[in-house]
Amino acid sequence: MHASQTNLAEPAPAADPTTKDLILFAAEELFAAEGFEKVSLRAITQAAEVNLASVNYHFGSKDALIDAVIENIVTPINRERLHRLDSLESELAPDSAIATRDILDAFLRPLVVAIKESDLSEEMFFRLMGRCMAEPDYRMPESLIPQFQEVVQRFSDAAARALPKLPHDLIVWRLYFSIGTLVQSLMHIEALDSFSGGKSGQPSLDDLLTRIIDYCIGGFEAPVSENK
Amino acid sequence: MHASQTNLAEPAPAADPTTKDLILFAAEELFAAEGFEKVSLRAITQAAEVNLASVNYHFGSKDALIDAVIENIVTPINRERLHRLDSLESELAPDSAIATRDILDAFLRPLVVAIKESDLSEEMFFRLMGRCMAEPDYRMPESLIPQFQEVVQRFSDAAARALPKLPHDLIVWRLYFSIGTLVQSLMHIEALDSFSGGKSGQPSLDDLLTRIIDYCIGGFEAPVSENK
DNA sequence: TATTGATTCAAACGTATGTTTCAAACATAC
DNA sequence: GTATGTTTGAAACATACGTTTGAATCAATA
Repeated sequence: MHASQTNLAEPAPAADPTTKDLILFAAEELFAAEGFEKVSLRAITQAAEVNLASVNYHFGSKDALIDAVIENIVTPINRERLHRLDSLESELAPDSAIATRDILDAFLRPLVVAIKESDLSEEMFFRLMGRCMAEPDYRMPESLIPQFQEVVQRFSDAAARALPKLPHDLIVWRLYFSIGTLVQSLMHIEALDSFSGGKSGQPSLDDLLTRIIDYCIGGFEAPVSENK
Repeated sequence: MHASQTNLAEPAPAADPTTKDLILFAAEELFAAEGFEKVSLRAITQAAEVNLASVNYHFGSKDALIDAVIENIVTPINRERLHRLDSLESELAPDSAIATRDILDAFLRPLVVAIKESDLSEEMFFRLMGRCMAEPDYRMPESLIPQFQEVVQRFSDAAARALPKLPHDLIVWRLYFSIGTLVQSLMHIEALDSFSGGKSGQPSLDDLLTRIIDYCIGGFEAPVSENK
């Protein structure tokens, strides 16, 4: 039996980190910096100061390690998303709808929350998140598929109530467009604040998020042009 | 001396395609389907029915081949973008500004135009385009940097005139957000029209583009929320 | 202490990759 | 027709990778 499951909400018992955790942490960091395919198991085990064979021993394969890392990142975010949507819906007067801004905020802001709980730097975390959704050969880990379906379902339903004039399939499209805007920003975050640089330092994370949310709200509520 | 330069607007002289062209075409196709890193030179040369060594002979290295493919795709698109912007500006009454929709259309639609001139299928072409801008380890070929700087400069200037209330750096950000929306859609185009499926077949390319442009216009023109 | 099962370790395996080599084939001009 | 520069061809090179192996080590139990 392995000493530690891939425990998502580990209470961090002051104990020494297990080999498995050392691998997970080193892998997170390297994947964020260089991408899943580019980082070799040798690089990971060297950074983690563990033996090369221990990855296959504890995870089974490199692919399974990648899945584990992605699950560790994405699962708490999706949980937080649903939690926030729950709150919004429970505070709601009957027959009224949540504001588009609140929906998008509940969808996007959990990323920022996740950062505080991560050991990665902001930039690394964002890069990793972006990779999780943008890697060209990315296949979603099995366990995340139903999770994501639920999230998309719940949020598109909420958006449909907020924007009753939009056909439902357009709602889903625009939700994906919003994800795209976010992901692409995360992937190229250094490019973004390099040119926005010149003026004092980089904008804070919340500033970036605010800008993205502003943009996505506009996109979501945009009128639909006729298709000739 | 090589028999054919990497000629962008080749008049297609009925002559046999050179080895170099065979490589370029096979590489385009495979890169689009599987990504730059994943495709081996052996796969390319086998598909092109040329010798393995000819890639290094004609291009120097795999990286240089990747650059050549990207340049072949992106350069005509950027040229078309600037051409369309030129037209819009020349038809303009003095002291008036181009509509946001026209600016975004001039920026995004050249992709569709490029498809018609490409030998790739629509889907493959879009995938390749997406990869050109979304590959995690993507470094832009040297020759494209000034090209892109000009495009961003010209379009953000035009947008600044259309939206004089927006601070200039926000304009550039939103231009990048629009690119992100587009790129991400291109990369996951099959996912998009799979769920939109159920209803009759896939939406046409122009439909997709129209939806993206609608969304981006909304994003571009969205009000700016106060940063507390 | 002796035994068992889990874990670590160094080393090797098998395979795939980008690149290089150098001789053969080709085309072109003298 | 011979000489010259270019292009092709089959094979090998060097390296890197994910994975496997089997012995050594550790931890806990009886």
